[in-house]
Amino acid sequence: MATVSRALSGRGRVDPVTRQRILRIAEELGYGPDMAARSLVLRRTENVGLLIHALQPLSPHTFYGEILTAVERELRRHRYHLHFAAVEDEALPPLIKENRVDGLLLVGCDLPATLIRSLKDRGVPLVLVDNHLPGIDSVFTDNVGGAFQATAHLIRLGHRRIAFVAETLDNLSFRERFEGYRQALEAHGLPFDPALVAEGERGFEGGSVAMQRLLERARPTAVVAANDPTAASAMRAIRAYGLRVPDDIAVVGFDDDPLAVHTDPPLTTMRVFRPKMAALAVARLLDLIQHPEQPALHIRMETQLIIRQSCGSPPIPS
Amino acid sequence: MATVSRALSGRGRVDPVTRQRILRIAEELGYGPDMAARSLVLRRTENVGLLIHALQPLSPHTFYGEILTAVERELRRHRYHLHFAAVEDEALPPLIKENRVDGLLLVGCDLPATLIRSLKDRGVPLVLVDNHLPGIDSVFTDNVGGAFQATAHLIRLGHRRIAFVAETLDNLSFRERFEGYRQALEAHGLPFDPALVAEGERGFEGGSVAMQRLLERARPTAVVAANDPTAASAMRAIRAYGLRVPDDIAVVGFDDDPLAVHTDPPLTTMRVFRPKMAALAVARLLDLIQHPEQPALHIRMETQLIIRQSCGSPPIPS
DNA sequence: GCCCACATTGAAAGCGATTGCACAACAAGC
DNA sequence: GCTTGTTGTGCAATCGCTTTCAATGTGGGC
Repeated sequence: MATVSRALSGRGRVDPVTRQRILRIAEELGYGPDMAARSLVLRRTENVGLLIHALQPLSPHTFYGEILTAVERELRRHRYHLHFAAVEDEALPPLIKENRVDGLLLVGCDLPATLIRSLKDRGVPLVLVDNHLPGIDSVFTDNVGGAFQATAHLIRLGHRRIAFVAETLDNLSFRERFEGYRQALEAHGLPFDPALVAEGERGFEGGSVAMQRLLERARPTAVVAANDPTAASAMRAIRAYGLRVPDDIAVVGFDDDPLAVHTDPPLTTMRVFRPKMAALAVARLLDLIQHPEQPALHIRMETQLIIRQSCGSPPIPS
Repeated sequence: MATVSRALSGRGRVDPVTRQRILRIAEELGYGPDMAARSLVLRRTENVGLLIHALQPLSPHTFYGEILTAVERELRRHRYHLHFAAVEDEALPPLIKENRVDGLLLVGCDLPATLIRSLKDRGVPLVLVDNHLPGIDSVFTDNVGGAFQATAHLIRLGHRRIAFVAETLDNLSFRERFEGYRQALEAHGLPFDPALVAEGERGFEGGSVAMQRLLERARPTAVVAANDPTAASAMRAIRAYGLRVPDDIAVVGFDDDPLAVHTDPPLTTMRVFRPKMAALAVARLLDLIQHPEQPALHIRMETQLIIRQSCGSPPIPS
């Protein structure tokens, strides 16, 4: 028994012949050391939990879906396993109370801060993904910079009346994108007009609702949307209003969601490198699991402008 | 210690006063019985694994994403936990070798059959989702019936030259949908013309490629697409060819993917009830975990025609 | 006041792995 | 030939829980 353990784990001395025999038999039987017994004595599970908020509307599914698969792939490379769970409230997740995981990836900026704090206080290794908070490791998108770039792109194309549209501003990422939009206006000497900012509602029609309201009170020549579904939805509203994209109104999205290529016209948008973010977050978490006492790292990742057709021709570089 | 266990689990007799005190303290401490120790003695983990194929192209992300979140929600209701893993080959997943889960949900029709068989032979409780195989429990979409309905809808609208477009036919679901398309033609006395069937390639341009090929050799008045991303992509090709949807060519998709509302025009498609499928699969799996020796059940779920605008006006009921 | 029934709690075994330590077998050094 | 060192293997403790069984405490019936 002891020898089997040593043979399989590679620790301690075992006769090479015995070891080969053990390895072969284990292979035949499809045997692997029972994780319950193993983690009981080793005091680690080699599991990582990925938590998202339960009330995610459908739109970010693709966004978090890509994060999820990338996280799983990275964990698998390191022989770790993934627990996926949604949280509904601030209660300590069973995953933690029952020691089912060695650490957590907290994905999205809508998880309750009190929950995050109590996890931190408990000493659970944590990495925030697509979110950030002082004192806790994080990997997130440069929303301000990305929205700045997107807005600057429109300004470069000659637009002066540029609107900002979001399903809601009750969301850290969207607020940061709004901030980037404002900064870009300011940096280019354009006035900020609150009439050009519109919130809609959550859900796939959110962008439409916001865009309709906007069109009824002001007429922008371009729109920065808080994300791609909002942009797609806003484009429908624009068309329903009898205007054309990009001829009458240019639209730029954010995230480079898979749907961005399927809209008409295909969306110009800011690409977020989700698999890379996932890989960085996993690497950081595994490091924290091994060496818990470290100052927090905040990894901000820039985005990339992807020019498609919803803003008209790119400016001719001169 | 023994009393604490009894108090928390509710089995055995404990003085109500003592029990309340234990419950209160456990609550304060955020204590839960250590899962490793627990599953070591109980010989069950209260974990379920969800396996998908690692090489899923991006398009089905939203599809499986919705299944995933619904599965997690159902499991949580039953105090079970979800392991998510991708498989790359036929090797026995570590999840199983190391007894990390009590049962598996195998999602998608591209998991290797040899793997499925060896899991079954090992006695692992299994439920196939969106796939089916003799002898193994399954919950899946009525692809044949759905495609039949979709095609019949087009026929009812007066179409006679109806094409079938898929990224590939190297996929059980898509082949079944193709079969439904053929059956509908036959049932309505329309000839089957192989020139009206086009395969493209995997990936988001797959439908475009297929549609282009099709347009170069035949001119249908309607298209049944194997899924929504394919339909969206085909619509782009149609427009690029200088034709209009639905005026020149009607298009019907399959799955009612979230992107279906964002295309132009919004897609008429067959809705698949993913959360319900997930709930059924979970219920069945938990039942199998408790009572392993049961004859296999095959649950086929019908789809629903969702009429949007990619097929023109619905026929006026007379 | 004694005995029995019953309610409640504690002691201890065991789940399957890891790992420190002891031991056996054998080789080398003197 | 005996000590010492090296190598490979097994014994046994341990991880935190559940559960069986025994022990203790309590109250009622007679």
